[in-house]
Amino acid sequence: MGRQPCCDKLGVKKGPWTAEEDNKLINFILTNGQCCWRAVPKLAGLRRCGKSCRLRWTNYLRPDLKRGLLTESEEQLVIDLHSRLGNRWSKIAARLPGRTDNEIKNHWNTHIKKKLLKMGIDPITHQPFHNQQPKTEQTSLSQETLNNNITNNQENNDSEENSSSSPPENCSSTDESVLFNSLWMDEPPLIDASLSDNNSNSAILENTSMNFPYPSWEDNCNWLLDCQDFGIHDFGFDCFDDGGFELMNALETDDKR
DNA sequence: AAGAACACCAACCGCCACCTT
DNA sequence: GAAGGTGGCGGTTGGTGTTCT
Repeated sequence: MGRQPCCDKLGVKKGPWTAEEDNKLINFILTNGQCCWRAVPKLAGLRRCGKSCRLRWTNYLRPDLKRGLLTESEEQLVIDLHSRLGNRWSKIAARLPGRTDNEIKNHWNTHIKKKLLKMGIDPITHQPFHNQQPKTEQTSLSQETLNNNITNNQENNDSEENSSSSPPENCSSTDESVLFNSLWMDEPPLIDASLSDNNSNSAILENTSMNFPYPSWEDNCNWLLDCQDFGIHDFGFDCFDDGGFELMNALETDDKR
């Protein structure tokens, strides 16, 4: 016998989440951790599907999320990664701390795609339109080198990225080769494209006493402050490292001013 | 001022791989 | 081994706000 269905289709609410629902979900997860999404709606007193709860948490409520538009450098990183990984947004998001696959996917579809088209670059192949030919016998040296490097690095670093799901093979510059060498070599999250952007992210840089850049939390800092009432570390919240608590303390201090 | 068109993004849907019974 | 549930992923949709005519 299988299991019970993940959610009772009847009586399950859809559509935008209310602040009250958000609070219930946050409180539940902070109290119990991310355990079994199927059970979350019932235990948290939500008339939502577990899947919906998971999505809401991962895409919007997670405290380690950055908010706001992607920076120039993040955008460039997304383009570079997309040229290698294709539409594997979760893989791309894994290399941009604080960003979700949904967010990157949206940004790609609404901003980057148009930008590339405007520049005369095919957002699927990452090739200039005028360079695209049906199938050329010529493969540039740099292309071969790049592919070899990536293959090697994938073997070393990312065994799940197998060839069957390989992305568009259209990187054509040695610059990209260098970039991707570093990407594949540095498997842990790239901390962080935005930090290397000297111009556009001073707000984040202001927080660099922490280990990684936190989002601007103005929108939800109130409940984050409440987090201190729970034993968060006990629930396995990696995002709440010392830096996180530093930030919360800072926020609290600011709040009292 | 009003309606149309466009832009943005949160949320849903359907599929798949893996796991449990 | 089969059946069915779970979690995760990518594609798509629909609501809302903004800009254009």
